[in-house]
Amino acid sequence: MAGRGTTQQRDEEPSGGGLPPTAWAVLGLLSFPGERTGYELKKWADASLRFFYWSPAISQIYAELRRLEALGYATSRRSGPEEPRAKRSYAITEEGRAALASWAGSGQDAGPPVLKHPLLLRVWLGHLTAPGHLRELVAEHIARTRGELKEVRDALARAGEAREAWSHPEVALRWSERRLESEVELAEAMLDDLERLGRTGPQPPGQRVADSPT
Amino acid sequence: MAGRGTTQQRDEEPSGGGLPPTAWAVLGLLSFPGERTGYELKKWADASLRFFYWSPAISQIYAELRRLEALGYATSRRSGPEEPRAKRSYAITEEGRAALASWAGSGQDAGPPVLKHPLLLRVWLGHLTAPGHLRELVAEHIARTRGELKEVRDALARAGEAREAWSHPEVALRWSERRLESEVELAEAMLDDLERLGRTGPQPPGQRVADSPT
DNA sequence: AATCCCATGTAAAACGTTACATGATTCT
DNA sequence: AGAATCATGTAACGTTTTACATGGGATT
Repeated sequence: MAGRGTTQQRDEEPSGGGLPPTAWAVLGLLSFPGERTGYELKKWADASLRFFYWSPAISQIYAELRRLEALGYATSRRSGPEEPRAKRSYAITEEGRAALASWAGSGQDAGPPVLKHPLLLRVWLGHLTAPGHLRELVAEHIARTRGELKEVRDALARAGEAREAWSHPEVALRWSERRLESEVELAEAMLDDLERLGRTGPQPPGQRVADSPT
Repeated sequence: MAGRGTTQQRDEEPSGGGLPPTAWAVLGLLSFPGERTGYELKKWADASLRFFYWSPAISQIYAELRRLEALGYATSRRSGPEEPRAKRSYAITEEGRAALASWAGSGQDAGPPVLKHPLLLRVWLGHLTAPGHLRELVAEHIARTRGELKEVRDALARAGEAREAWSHPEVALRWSERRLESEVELAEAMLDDLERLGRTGPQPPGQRVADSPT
């Protein structure tokens, strides 16, 4: 009969108005004092949002901005009045602020974090790889993470001059800093695990998984 | 008009064969001894892959399996020979194993991990929320994470009886265990930050956003 | 007998990225 | 003058989810 099982409950309203998280994230960027262009938003997302909630492609930011404006959650104005591709600055409206507040304040759970870690995918498949190569990948990952850590610390330093409205973003950045520190430690511990594994079960010739043909 | 523009450079081969990571993840599930159905794959992904690399929807798993079979990377057979929707079990082929090994061993970098953390998104927007609500969300997150931690530890216990081919998945699970422990600590530290923030900058009357009805 | 879990799939829609196109302004 | 960066947008494509459809087997 009807969908899953039989009952088919309406799946309790996506809540908050049904917009995807990305739309709320973009509206959130707009919720801080000042107006800004899509381009500026993208740079800001790269420098902060990205550490705890990924940075959408620039084309998607423009698309979300248009949608937010159509919904009345944002307004835009041009710098040079008439030109077709002139700079366009967006600002949040009172309606937008209310909608965002209701989204942030309502849905009690927010859902679990989603992590896509390509390195772990490779480690998980380690039985198909040369052990040395794996450890190399982990080392590269540690180096990259240290670089990101530096970026976050720079952002945090710049946030020192922050006022009122910026204290929560600062909490988020502090969380990101600790998160990256832990990411480094995690990778180092995994490196140890991989080395131990290389010593205990030295399967250079074995690879018995691979040699059963058909 | 052969499509996009004029220059049309070929974008240096997506490498490894051009399949999306999801396809490799599904093939990876198949790369461990034994054959299994899409349904079983989904359950397994929920129980382990999900902790470091998200679990695709069941419909996508079926789609990927068909694609892998079309590519010759997997074969399938039915249990009850003739029925149209009978159970179908998949197994990796030698070609599939070779392709997977080459994917895992080639692309040097693997790309940075992507984290989408809805809770942090809300904390970041904390200036729009009642402080108590925020702390409640964090507390719920801690509780859920502890639950996941228990799941991983169970999986790890079950993996105790593991042989050869399962040692790398075990490393990945151990990483996940530590990751979740750290997630709890991170959330607890953030809770402290939020409380400190409530004491230092007590903006109770501000909140102009929340009490406009409509 | 009804209900749940197993099991497989299709169709449509939403989401998101890449590539392309275009032009202004700023740096060298 | 040429290059880089600012700035906005469209088109096409691939991915991924949701909802729907269907039915067998086991449990209560």
